[in-house]
Parts: sequence; C-alpha cells; structure tokens
Amino acid sequence: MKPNLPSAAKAAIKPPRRTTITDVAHAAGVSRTAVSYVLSGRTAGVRVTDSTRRRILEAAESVGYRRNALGLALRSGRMDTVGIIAPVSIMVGEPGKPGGVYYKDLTSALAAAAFEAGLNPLLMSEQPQHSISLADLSDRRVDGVILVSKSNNETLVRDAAAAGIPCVTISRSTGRWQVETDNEHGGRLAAEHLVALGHRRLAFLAYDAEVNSSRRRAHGFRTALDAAGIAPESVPTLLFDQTDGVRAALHDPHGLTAVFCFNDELAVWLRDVCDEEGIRIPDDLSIVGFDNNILAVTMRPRLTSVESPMAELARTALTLFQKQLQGELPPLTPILVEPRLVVRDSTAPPCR
Amino acid sequence: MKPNLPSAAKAAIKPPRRTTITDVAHAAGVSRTAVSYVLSGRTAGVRVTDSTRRRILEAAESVGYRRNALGLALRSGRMDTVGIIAPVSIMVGEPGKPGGVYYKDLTSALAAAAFEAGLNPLLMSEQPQHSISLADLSDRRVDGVILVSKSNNETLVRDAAAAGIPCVTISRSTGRWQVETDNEHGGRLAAEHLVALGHRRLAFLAYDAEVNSSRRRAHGFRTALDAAGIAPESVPTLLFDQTDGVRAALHDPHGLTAVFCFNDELAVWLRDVCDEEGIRIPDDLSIVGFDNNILAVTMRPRLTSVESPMAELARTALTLFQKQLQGELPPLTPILVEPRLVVRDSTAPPCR
DNA sequence: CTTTGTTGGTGAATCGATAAACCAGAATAT
DNA sequence: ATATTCTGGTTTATCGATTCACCAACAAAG
Repeated sequence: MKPNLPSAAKAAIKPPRRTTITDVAHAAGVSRTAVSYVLSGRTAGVRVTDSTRRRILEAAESVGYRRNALGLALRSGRMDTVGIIAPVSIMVGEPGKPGGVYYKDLTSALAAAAFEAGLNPLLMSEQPQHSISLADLSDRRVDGVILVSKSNNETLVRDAAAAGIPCVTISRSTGRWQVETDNEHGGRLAAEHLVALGHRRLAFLAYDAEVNSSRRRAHGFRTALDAAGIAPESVPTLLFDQTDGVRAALHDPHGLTAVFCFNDELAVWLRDVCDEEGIRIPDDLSIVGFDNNILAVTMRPRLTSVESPMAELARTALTLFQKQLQGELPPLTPILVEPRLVVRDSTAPPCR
Repeated sequence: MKPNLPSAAKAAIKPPRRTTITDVAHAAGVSRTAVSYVLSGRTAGVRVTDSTRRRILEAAESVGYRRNALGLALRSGRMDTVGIIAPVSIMVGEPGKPGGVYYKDLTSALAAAAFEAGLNPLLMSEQPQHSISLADLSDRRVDGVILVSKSNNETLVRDAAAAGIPCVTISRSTGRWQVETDNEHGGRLAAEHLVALGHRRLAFLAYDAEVNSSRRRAHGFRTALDAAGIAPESVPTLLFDQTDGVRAALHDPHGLTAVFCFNDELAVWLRDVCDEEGIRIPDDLSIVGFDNNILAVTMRPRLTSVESPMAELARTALTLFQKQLQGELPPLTPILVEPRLVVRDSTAPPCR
C-alpha cells in the first residue's frame, strides 16, 4: 500500500494546469486582447460588439476561467492586498507585554474590514528579521500597508512615503493618513462619569505616561475634571511599574476614591493589587478601564470601561486606504472615531 | 490651496521605478540569467566564476536590488506565502459565538510561526463572499493553506487535494496532514486532577456534544474516571444552550461537585450561572476549563485549566506545511500536541 | 473617385523573473 | 590530427495578464 516511488511524492506538488485567458480566447475564437478587455470590464482602447462580448463571457464560463492574480499584478500593479503591520511579539501574547488583547482584536477587525472592502489582508511583522521589510514592499506584493505597530514608526512612515507606498496609520502621531480613537474624549467620558458619582480624589494609571495615547487620555481626563472644579495638579499619574507608589496612593488616608486606567488589562492588574491590599471595588475604590474588551465583561466586578469602537476604527482605516489608493488627497487632520462609555459594576459613589 | 489638476492626485500613485535584475546585469556587464542564477543561490544549470559572482553581488548591492516577489512567483510558482483560513465571524468576535479568544490566539500564533518559518501569512475567510475562494487559490497567490476554520470543511480539504494545493488542518478530522491538541489526554488530565481532590460526582459541559474535539475531551474525561471507579454513565454532558438543565444539575441535592468545561469561555459562563444561583466556587463546585487563555488568569477565582499549547500547535502546523511543500509523504496519523494542566483556584476538595 | 472616419477587432511588446537550450573557446582524450 | 568534454557563460522561450499601435473593411464626405 505504501508507495515507494518518488513520483508519488512529486505528485503532491505537481502544478495543476489552470485555464488561462488563452484558453478562453481559443474557445471563443477571438484574440487574447479581446478576452482581456471584456473580462476586465475596461471601456477604453478596444471596441467589441455585444455578440462577441457574449461569446467571450460564455466561453469563460464554460472553461471555468479565473483570473490569475499574479499575472494581473505583474502587469498592472494591482494586487488587491493590504499589508497589516503589527508587532509579532504581541501576536503571540507575551505575558509581560501589555496590549495583547487590544492588538489581536484590532488585527482581527482589520482583517474582517479588509474582506468587506474586497481586499486580502497580509499580516506583516514590524520586525524586519521576521518578515518582508518595508523596502521590499515596493515589489507590489501588497498595494499598501496599515500600520498598527506600537513602536516608533516615523521611519517606517517616511520610508513608505518616499517609496510611494500607500500607508494608513492607526493611533499614531505620524503620517498624513491617520485614524485614531478620540482619546481625549474618552478621558472626558471617564471623568464626567466619576464626577457625577461624586468622586473628588482621582488618579490616572498608565503603563507609560509618555506614550501619545496615554497623554491624550490623561489630558482629556484632567480637562474634564478641571471643568468640574478639580485641580488637574491634584490628579496624579500612577505608573504600572512603580507598584510601591500605587500601593501608597491606595492607602493614603486622604487617598483616592477612583482610578481611570489606560486600558482594561491594567484595570485587571489594579483589581488584583486591590485584592491583595484588601481594598474593595467599587466600595473603597472605583475603577474605569479603556477598550471595553472581553476582559471588561469577564472581570469581577464587571468593569466600567470606555469602548474604542474597533470595527469602526478598522472600517475607517480601510476607507482611508482605498481613498489613498485612488489618489485622493489626505484629510487635513486625523480622523477621530468616537468612543462611548459602558457602565458596569466597578464604579459607584465613594464611601469615604 | 486646493489643486485642481488631476496630476496632483496622480502623483500619489505614481509607480516608483524599482531596480530590476536587468539593471544589475547592466551594472555588472553580464546577462540577466547570470544575475538570476547568482542572486537566487541556485547551484545547477549555470556556471559562474568567483570573480563574476563577486561582480554581480557588488552590482546588486550598489544599485540596491531587491527581488520582485511577483516575477518570481509568476515564473517559478513560489510565493513564500501561506494562507490561513479562519472564520471571519470569529475574527470580529461576535458576542454569541464561542471560541473568539481561542481563534484569535491561534491565528496570531500561526502568523508568528509563519514569520519564523520565513513565510508570509495571508489571512483568508472561510466565507467565499468575503475572500478569495479555494478555487482561486490555484492562482498561486499562496503556496498553500492552513485550515483553522471550525465549520465542516470536508469539501474544502477535498477541493484543495484535488487542486493539488498543500493544506494542513488544525483540530479537524479530515485531511491527511493534521495537527491537533491531544484532547483525550486533556480530558484525562482534568479527570485525574478532580479525582485526586476527591470528587465523585462530575459532569462535562459543552457547546455542542457532537463536535469532534468535544467528543474527544469528554471521552478522555470519562475514560480516566472509569479507571478511578466512576461509571461513565453517571457522568452527564451538560449543554450550554440548555440553561435549565444546567441549573437543575447544579441544585440536585445529590448533585455535582465538579464540572469540566469544554473551554475557558464556557467556564466563565458557568461561573456566572453559579454567581446567580449562589453556588460558591470552589467550595460548592470545582470548575476546570480548557485552553488556559487570558480568561483563565483574569477570572475570579482563577481558573484551573488544561492548556493547549498554542505556539507548539502553530509551529507544528508550519513544519507539516513545509514538509508537504517539499513533496514529503503525509504522516500516518495526525500529529498530537500534548496539553498540560495548570492548577489554580477554581478547584478544591468537595465539601458536600 | 479619392480622402477621411468609424467599426471591430488583432499583433506584438511588456511587466520581472526563471529554465532549457545552446555556443565559443580551451583543455583533454583518442 | 580529430573528437570529445569542460568552462563560463548567453539567447531565447515562458509564466498570465495588460496595453499600445496598427489594420482591414466599410461608410460617409468632398
């Protein structure tokens, strides 16, 4: 039963002959040019009568013709593929690194949006050793890229622009084609909710205060608090990697009654710290997250969180990408996608 | 400020001239064939002296040559790209559908493994209306596919085989190139852990008892219980969509003391039901999950879970894929990846 | 009756690479 | 001295599509 001949193995990789435009041309009794013209739906350059057109379409149907993406791409430069550049370390979800859930959700949403837009999503790593580099991109394997990488990508964006490669950035501060969550508004939503509950002593918790999105959320948060009569200077920024500082802030007798976290994962982390310290949520401390991902609904107590609308973000990015492909001019300012607040059980009026 | 000429718009999509193999040939003063031969590292067909080789390499360097993937693919059929077929509905994480976390994790792990293997991952939807269909695959846009789709994919696998498209399936019962978690072993691990804690009245909780992985996990679970003297008939299968049955089972005075869940999401769901019913975990009921994903560490109490090693699964799939590409014969049986049990706080000795 | 224009296509070049066939000159064998 | 092999490449065909230049036949215009 077991075949000994290498031919059996080679059979697995034998090239299955496909029907080409030439086959259709033969079947219809016309030239390849006419077939190409009719099947691609072009309207300039060649004239064809309706009867010839029908003959070609029928022939294509009967021989089961499908256009070869490579031939098309090589000649005319369209690959109908969009590269999605994301950090590979986040794809495999390294435990220490933040944002794993966010980036997986975003990548998935982008892939789905690409399908909707009739494009094929090719995942690419921001680490050149893992994937084709940006310099390789001009080989037209992809028509352009969407950057969701978190690292400094100014050079990536510049390289893309210099090479004439369409490029949309998500939640970055570089590039002329940008889409991002309205982080300031998100911060305001959190602040207004907490102020309405009666909180007066609040803090912001971040991984890295200098990251752009972090700054924006903090700024929106403090601006709204300021409007409510709470001095921005009295609203500290706590840092994830300074655990002692966080614990001290929590135990201060005049201490905090509410914390706005950079994202849901950080909110979960804070919940764990509170558990260890015997601080009850929401009785002793209210927590607001950001992203509203699966962690927010799984966590106990359920997490009040600012939702960045992933699907809308992704669809907007794809829309921008296609506009860029069609040669339109970039928007004057980054496109902002509005977040909304989802209230759950981790926030309540303060008790102390 | 607003330009009226289309030329301004067209400039955005102007084709940036790339250096081709012809440029290198000119610079080195040799034929394109010689360049192709040297730069592709082939060893048969053409002879080149070391000095010529050096001249070509230097010329390639100095003109900044990079190989065009499309030309290569069109001529020789290698695209160095692997298609990953996953359900798009899961990519966007519809709330009602199970497995969202699992499939996102798996897709990400596959992408990372593809980078490691020197391949580019192209995401494809199992829904033809969203993406290129399998029939389109023979256009060599991808060298083959990895199927992680959850739906019945017998026809997909058959089509791929008929078209000569390399295809690896993950956690499916069709195809000759398969890799899957050893679900039976996973079930045994859960059973042995619970029996060691003293549990005698147990159940299995599933979305769909007929799904292959579900059957395997249940079978391993019952087999190990049988070996411990617990009759398999006394171990019911509870179903997610029959909530009343689940509640009844939980409240039975001679009722359950432990439940093994098909996956972590289902364990979270069960935890929620228990919360509503006033059943404490792990005091009144022990829960074991499967997957050991982020939900397991976020859930309170922390979830004891059987870990299916995602990275190993992905790497194995890529290895199989490359073997298939090289024309090797398929393994005689599906490759099994061994799970391990991670014990946390959701399991304890029974109190009743 | 010649010029011009229109209709309905065809032929050949091209995109960037690979692969098979070939070839001139030198070296070796007979 | 002639035949054969080896060396170091070159020429040409090809992958599957698009696109530009051109053409034959016929009609309308001058």
